Amino acid sequence: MSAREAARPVRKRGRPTAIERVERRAQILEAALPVFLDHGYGNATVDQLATAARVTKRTIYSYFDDKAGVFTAMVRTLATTVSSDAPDADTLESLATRIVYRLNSAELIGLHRLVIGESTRFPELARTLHDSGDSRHIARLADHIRSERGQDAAPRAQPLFSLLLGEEHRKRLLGLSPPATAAEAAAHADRALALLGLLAESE
Amino acid sequence: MSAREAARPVRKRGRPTAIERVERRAQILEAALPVFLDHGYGNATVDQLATAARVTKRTIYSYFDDKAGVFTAMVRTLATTVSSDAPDADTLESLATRIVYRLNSAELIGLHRLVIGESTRFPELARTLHDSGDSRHIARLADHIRSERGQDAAPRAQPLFSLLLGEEHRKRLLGLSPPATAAEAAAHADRALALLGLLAESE
DNA sequence: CAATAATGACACTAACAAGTATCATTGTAT
DNA sequence: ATACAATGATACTTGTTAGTGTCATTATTG
Repeated sequence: MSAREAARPVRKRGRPTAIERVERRAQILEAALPVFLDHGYGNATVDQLATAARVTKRTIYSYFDDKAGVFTAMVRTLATTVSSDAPDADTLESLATRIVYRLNSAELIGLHRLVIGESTRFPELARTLHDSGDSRHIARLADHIRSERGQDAAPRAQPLFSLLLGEEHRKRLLGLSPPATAAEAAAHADRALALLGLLAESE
Repeated sequence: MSAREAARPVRKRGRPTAIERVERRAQILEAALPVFLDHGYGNATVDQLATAARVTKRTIYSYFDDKAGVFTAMVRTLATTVSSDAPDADTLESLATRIVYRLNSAELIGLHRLVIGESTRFPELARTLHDSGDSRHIARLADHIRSERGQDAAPRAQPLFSLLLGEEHRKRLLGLSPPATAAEAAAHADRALALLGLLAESE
C-alpha cells in the first residue's frame, strides 16, 4: 500500500545496453530489501518486488530463476558490499566506533533480521553473512589491538566485538530502539574499550 | 513431509472436560513451534499446524482466531514459561552458567529467530520477549553481583550479559553452531566473568 | 437422561500468488 | 539495414491456503 509498491515501471522499452542491464539488476536487488523487510520472505510476493523495482514481473524472471533467487542474490550482494566498503580506520577507537555505527544501521539490522529468520531455509546465506561480517570485523579489531596495544591484548578482540554489539544491538534486532547516532556509537565504543582496558590513556 | 506433519488426529471425539481443553490448547501451541521453525511464520500453513498437533483444522479455529493468533499465543506462552521457570541459582557463577546454557538451547534460539524475523509485523511480541528474557536476566545478574561482589560492580551486569551471549550466541542464531553443552556453558561463563574481574578468587 | 459443547471428517469457497504465454514495441548489436 | 534481445502490458494457468459450513458422533454437564 506504500508509495513504493504503487509505483509503476518507468523505464522505456527496448533492448538495454550491457551497462543498463547491470544497472537494472542492481536496481531490482536494491528495491527488494525493503519489500522483504516489510513482509518477510515468505509473505513477500514477486509482484511486490516487481512494482517496487518499477519493473514488470516478466523482467524479474529474466534476471532470476525464482523468488528464492532474488533473495539469495540480494543478501549476497549486500554482504559483499558491506565487507568491501570497510574504509581503513586510523585508530582502534575510530574503528570500533565505525563498527558500532554500521551494525546498528537500518540496512544491516534489516539484513540480519531476514537472514536470521530464514537461516533454517537458507543456511548458506547465514554462513555468507557471518563470514563477510562478524569474522571480518573481529579480525580487523584484532589487527588494530595487536599493533596499538600489544600482542597480549589480541585475544580480547572477540569479547570486544560482543561488547560493541551489546544489549543495544539486541534491542535493535527486535525493533525496540532506533539506530544509533554517530555520537552514541562513539560513546558506546569507548565504554566497551574501557571495560576491557583497551582505551588509550589520553590526556 | 516429516513424520510430524504426517500424523493424524489421535484423540477421541466428544466434548472434552475443562482440564482436557486446557491441555489441548497447550498441545496445539507446543506442536506449533517446530512447524513455525521449519517453515517460517509466513510459509507455515494452518493445516500443518493442525496435523502436527494431531488435531483438525476446525479445532484450531475453535481455540484461536487465526494463524496470527496461534503464533502470538505460542510466543507469549513460551516467553512467560521461560521467565517463570528460572530456578534461583546459589552463586553468580552458577547463575551465569544457567543463563548461557538456556539461551543457547534449541528452543530459545528458535523462538528468538522467529520473533526477530517477524519483529516488524509483531512488534509487541518482540517487546514481550525482551521484557521476560533479557531484562529479567540482567536484573538477576545485577542482584547477584551486588550481593556477592559489592555495589560498585553492579553496573557491569549488562556488559556481562552481552559477554555471556557473545559471538557464540550470534552463531547460534544464524544456525552456524550446535547448542552448548553444560560444560561449554560453564567454561564460557567463567571466561566472561574473568574478563570483567567478577570471578571469585577461589583456591 | 436430556441438552448441548466440542470434536473429527471432509467438502467447499474465495482469494491470492508463482510462474508462463503472447504480442507489440523499441533499440542494440552486427 | 536487419535480426533479435529485452522489455512493458496483460491475461492466463495452476496450485495453494485461510477460513467456513455441515453433519454425525461423543461425552460432559446440569
